[in-house]
Amino acid sequence: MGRKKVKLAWITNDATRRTTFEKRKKGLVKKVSELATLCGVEACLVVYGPQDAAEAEPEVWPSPAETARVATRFNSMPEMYRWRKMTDQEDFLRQRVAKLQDQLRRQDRESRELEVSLFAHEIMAGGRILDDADLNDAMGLVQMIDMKLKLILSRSVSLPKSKLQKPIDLLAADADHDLPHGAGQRLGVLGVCGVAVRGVANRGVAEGSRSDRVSDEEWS
Amino acid sequence: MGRKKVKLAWITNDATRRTTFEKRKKGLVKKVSELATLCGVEACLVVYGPQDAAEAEPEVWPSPAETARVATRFNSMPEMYRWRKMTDQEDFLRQRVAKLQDQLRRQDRESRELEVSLFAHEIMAGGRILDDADLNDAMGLVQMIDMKLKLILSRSVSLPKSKLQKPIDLLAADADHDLPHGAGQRLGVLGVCGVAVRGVANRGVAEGSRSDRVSDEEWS
DNA sequence: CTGGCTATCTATAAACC
DNA sequence: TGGTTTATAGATAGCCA
Repeated sequence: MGRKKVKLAWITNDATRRTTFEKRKKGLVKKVSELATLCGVEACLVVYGPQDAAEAEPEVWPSPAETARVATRFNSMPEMYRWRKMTDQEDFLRQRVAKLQDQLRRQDRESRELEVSLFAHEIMAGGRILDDADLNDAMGLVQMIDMKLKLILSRSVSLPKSKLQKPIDLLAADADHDLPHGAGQRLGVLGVCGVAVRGVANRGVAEGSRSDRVSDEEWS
Repeated sequence: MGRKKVKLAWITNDATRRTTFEKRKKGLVKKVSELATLCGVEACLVVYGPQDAAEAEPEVWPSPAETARVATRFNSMPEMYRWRKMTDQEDFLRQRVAKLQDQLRRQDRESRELEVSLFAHEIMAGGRILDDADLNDAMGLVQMIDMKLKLILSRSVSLPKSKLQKPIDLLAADADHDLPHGAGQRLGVLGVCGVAVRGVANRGVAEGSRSDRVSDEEWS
């Protein structure tokens, strides 16, 4: 309803999106209130702000008090009817919760995989500098890597037997056994992270992530 | 926005009111979904039918629309092209990491919201039993709810001012002030959880799942 | 009462400060 | 960054089948 027709798609331009958001949110609230007034019905609207915005407070209509009143209405539903409905929804909810949590775990893992990859790249990028500096303290590098990897990997909880722990073990082994320093070690490190790098490179080129996702089995 | 300007007041004519209700309700749902799509925000709408109508089922969004929204969003990802252009893989990795972590935050939130909803349902479902059991220990219920909610909500870190924290505060307040027991309290609880409940009610009763439903893998 | 069908009224995308 | 203006896209009131 403006100068130009707008595609129904995520507005990429940051400023435009924010502006549109505020405008439409306002209009939406107005419409909801109008509907409630004109037709004498209960209605409720909740609009969360952008996830990245510090302001996590959702816009709500009507007032929280009235919102509670609407919620109260839920109570006046006929017992049996309510029970049946709720049972269904409970099932659905359980399913959804499980699914989301599973998904959560996966993404958490992927996120950390990528972090490791990124770290590997940083190491590689910084390699030349270290070469120039005659690294007799390559040992320190390994330890640093170990520490950083552990830091990254320890950020989450339940990853019992994640493949991601392998890099740690390998690095720890390297450090403990005090292997030869220098290029050899750096190569080892890169090798460890190599899989992750490859795993990502794929996704990078893949235009829509299909089911060609990298599975756990491809690690190590 | 029609042949005549309409006063913002209860429409007395029965037929007209019902027609207007249906029309505007439809438009409203569309607008909410548009806002969510265009601005990439979470939103929720609940519109109860006229109280006299037998149909106590509220119109809710999202649900069928959510699927479409997710799909649309996935398709309109111009960033993919940006990625392709990126010569430095590190940049790519950084962006992907950031994106995944952001996504992680979102899903964590949604997961917890759903858990709260589920819990609310359980409470409501158990309502009758508690009614029959002469709830002198309603106080205990409230405390239990408070505890469970805190447990659920505390599982994550970054939710500075999420609306989800409100239930906690309210419940805590109830408990602290030792309000009257019984139905009143339960009502309060239900009211508090109302948002979450409503936020889910929709998804639960999704009318026929369409073929455009996206699999979890595609959740972007 | 369910669906179209305009004529109009609103919301709002861009443009401009 | 945040209001104001304007041209248009979109929503819908009143009607009719």
